[in-house]
Amino acid sequence: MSLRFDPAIEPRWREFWAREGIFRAGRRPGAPRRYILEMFPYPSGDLHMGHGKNYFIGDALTRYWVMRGHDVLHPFGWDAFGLPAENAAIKFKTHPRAWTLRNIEESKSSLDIAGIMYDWSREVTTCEPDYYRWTQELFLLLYERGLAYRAKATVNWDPVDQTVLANEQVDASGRSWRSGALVEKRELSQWFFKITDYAQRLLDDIDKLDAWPEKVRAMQRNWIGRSEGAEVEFDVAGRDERITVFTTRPDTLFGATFLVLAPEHPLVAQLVTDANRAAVDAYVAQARRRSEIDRQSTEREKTGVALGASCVNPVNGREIPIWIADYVLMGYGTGAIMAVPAHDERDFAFARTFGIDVVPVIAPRGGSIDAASMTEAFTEEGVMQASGRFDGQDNREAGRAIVAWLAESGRARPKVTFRLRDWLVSRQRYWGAPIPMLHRADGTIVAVPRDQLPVLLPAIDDYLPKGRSPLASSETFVNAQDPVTGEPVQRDTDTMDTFVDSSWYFLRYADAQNQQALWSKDAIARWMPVDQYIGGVEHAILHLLYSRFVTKVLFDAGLVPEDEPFRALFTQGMVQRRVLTPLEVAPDGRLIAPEELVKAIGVSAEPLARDEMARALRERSYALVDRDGAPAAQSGPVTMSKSAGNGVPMGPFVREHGSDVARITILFAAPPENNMEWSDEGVGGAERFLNRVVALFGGDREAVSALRAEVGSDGLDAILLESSGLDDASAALRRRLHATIKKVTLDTEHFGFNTALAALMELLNEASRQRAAAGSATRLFCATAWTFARLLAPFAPHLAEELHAWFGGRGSIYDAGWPAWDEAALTADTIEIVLQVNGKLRDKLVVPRDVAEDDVKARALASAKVQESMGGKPLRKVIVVPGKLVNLVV
RNA sequence: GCCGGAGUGGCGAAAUGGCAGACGCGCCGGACUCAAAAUCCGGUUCGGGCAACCGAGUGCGGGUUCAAGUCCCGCCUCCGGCACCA
Repeated sequence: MSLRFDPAIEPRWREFWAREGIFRAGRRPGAPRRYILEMFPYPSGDLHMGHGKNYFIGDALTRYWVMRGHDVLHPFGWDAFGLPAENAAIKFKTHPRAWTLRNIEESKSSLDIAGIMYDWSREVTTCEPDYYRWTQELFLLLYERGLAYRAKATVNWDPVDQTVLANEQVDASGRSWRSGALVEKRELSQWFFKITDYAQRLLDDIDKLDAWPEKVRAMQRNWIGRSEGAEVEFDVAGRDERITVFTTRPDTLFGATFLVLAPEHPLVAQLVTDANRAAVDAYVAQARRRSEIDRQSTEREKTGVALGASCVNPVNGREIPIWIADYVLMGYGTGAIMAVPAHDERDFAFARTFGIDVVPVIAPRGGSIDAASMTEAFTEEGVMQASGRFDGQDNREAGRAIVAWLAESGRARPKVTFRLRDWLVSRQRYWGAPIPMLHRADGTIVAVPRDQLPVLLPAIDDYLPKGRSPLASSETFVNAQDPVTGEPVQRDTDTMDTFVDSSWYFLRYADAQNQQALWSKDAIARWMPVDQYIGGVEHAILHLLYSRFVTKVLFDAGLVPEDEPFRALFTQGMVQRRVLTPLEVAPDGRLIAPEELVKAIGVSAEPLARDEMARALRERSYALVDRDGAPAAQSGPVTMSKSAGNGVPMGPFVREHGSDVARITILFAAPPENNMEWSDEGVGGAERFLNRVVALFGGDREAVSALRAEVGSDGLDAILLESSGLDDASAALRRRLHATIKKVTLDTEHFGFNTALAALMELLNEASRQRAAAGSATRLFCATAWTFARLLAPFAPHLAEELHAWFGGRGSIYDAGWPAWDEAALTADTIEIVLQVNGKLRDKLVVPRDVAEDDVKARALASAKVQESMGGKPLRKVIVVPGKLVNLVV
């Protein structure tokens, strides 16, 4: 039996790397630095291959750059605050901290078993005081810069459990996940970060992020949602009030036939007439209940109520009614709009429902428009009409002119509005960083002085929020002293959103042990920005936007050297796996679907004949398969997760097959940005590949080792440059070897792991052919073995290190340097020229590399097949691509 | 509706405007074996032919070019984001 890849070699190398500190940052102080980072996870316990993909990618890059001689920072940490810990604490009656730390230990040991190497001396854990002390520092810094403020905000309130709920705990029909009660809206004072101050910069700088996926850049632009327009003021008829509206279409002002306020607009109560009050109050109450619940539905009928009041259109003095309607949102613009039914679909629908005038003021170029015959709003560009002195103008120009004209009397101004809202950071939750603020009896607020940080989370018994944060139940926590006056004050009892914790952790890695400051200037200058950030696309908006915001704030404060945190971003695809559900076999041979399957996909619970069952499953995108001789239902590929129950756990797999097999399986199957399906066949392929590597190169390890002892590793590299006296198989191998070095190098730098591995497989095939032809391990073969081991090192690190040792290498392969290719060695002495007639392949020609162009042309014309397909037609043109092809046009 | 991305064998996928389908999976055939597994060798886009070979072929319809999976125009489908955002 030939040599095979043995997973038992792996633990030794993990221990070796850790002991030698091969992957510790700062190991090569003079070398170029490189910061490679995977998004830190919520510690969920044991890891499966779905988690593993992210880390295998980061580990491959880290190993590659270490081999290239860089000083690489590759740290890890834990996003350890958050709801699951509280829920688990309630369920299992443990402390959230104990539960979290246990999970961290489990996750860490999974990473360790997989041989993924981090600089653990820089580990951060967001729930530990030595980390959240600095999260609180960050809060103070934002507060001092006027970027943290308190305001009323609407929260989800569960009237049965008497608790505040996070948005994700409210289902689509507006019910609490726990009690099932209809969630109410409550106004609470909350802390906000003023991210909107940075909206324009966050938008502009997306242009700088040219190494980010276009998809993510687009999502961020979308989310920020800049829109240019104007604010216009309308006088309320017969009152000393004004309503300010935001519009992107000031050109349509003459066509405004009513105004709409959001139901929550502060002027509603003042402006409503007695006659309309009952209807308006009812509508407002209904809107409050409905808001958020089914606001999604664009298709919904327009609803609304007139206030009875009216206002004056500033451009033409026309008196128009004021309505309220829930299609106008208080949170955007000014919470009030001017409605121009002729040129806005929503206003059109509203006007038609309530019989309000439609006044068209823009006509299509070279056409006309008529209110009576309109069936939909005209939203295109066109020519102004019914707009006084602006008639006949281009509507875009007129829009600018109208704003300028109204601006003279202070009734309008250009205005940019963003969809982005300020970041609500307070949570009425236990398991988070306490907000370091104090409330005085007079209602004013004072910050906790820095020398009193951290504000520690108190130990409490009951984590369930009771309408206020659980922290409010701890008197020793709540009662504090005013740092200025010494008077009693009350601590803020809210904790921070976990996105605050994760908005700056990548900075802390630069100097994670620093007890005096966030970090030292030298450390942050050495390591920022992150060269390569790797993570799931699910964080494309919030985490990445918050991190960019915080980095910019810290940049403005002079604390970081760059205002963008992540130079390059890579978003990897998911690992998926089919789910198998065994089917029961009835005594009569018919098949019965188990309860879970009946529930999940609605297949019949009744016994079905085999072909009936197959059909029923197929209709639901399932397949009927035999597994270990028993019938089972097989789903399509589903993202690996605990809840789907299809995760392949890291530990057991690595022990049985090896981390290297897991890595090859995942990295070879598909480009890393794509989803990949984890399958037994894929594992088998990876295993076969590594077995062949071991069998071929491991089989000759004495020969390689002996040659190395004779010529040294530099001598082995020098053999790659020897080109004379090679037989055909050796010349082919040498050429392939140089081509492979080049391809693996370039592909690895651009996440082309699948093609890099394909190239290694081709090299293995070529080496195998050469070994068979030569009948012994030639010098070239031995040099190939040594080079192959190094090229394999980013992807199958344990085996690479083992090969290195087998071949007589000392120390680690990661200090052995990355192989170099010789461009001149890429082309053969003879090359194959493709002959085309009218662009169609007709023949091939083998010619010496340096053959003259005319010569090639002559030989091409001499080809019998070419002559035949030319069919005696006259030659019109000849295209010669040197070294590649000849195209004869007839 | 707006924005972004993608459509290539049975499957995952390759391809600086220059031989479409590398590499792998699966499948077929062969070797080894009493047999099987493992391993090794060969074949495998589709249609026709014993074969050499011939024809077609990268979502659809046009175009540019000596030459298009690749560039341009117009569509279709799928995936993702945003969406009553004024």
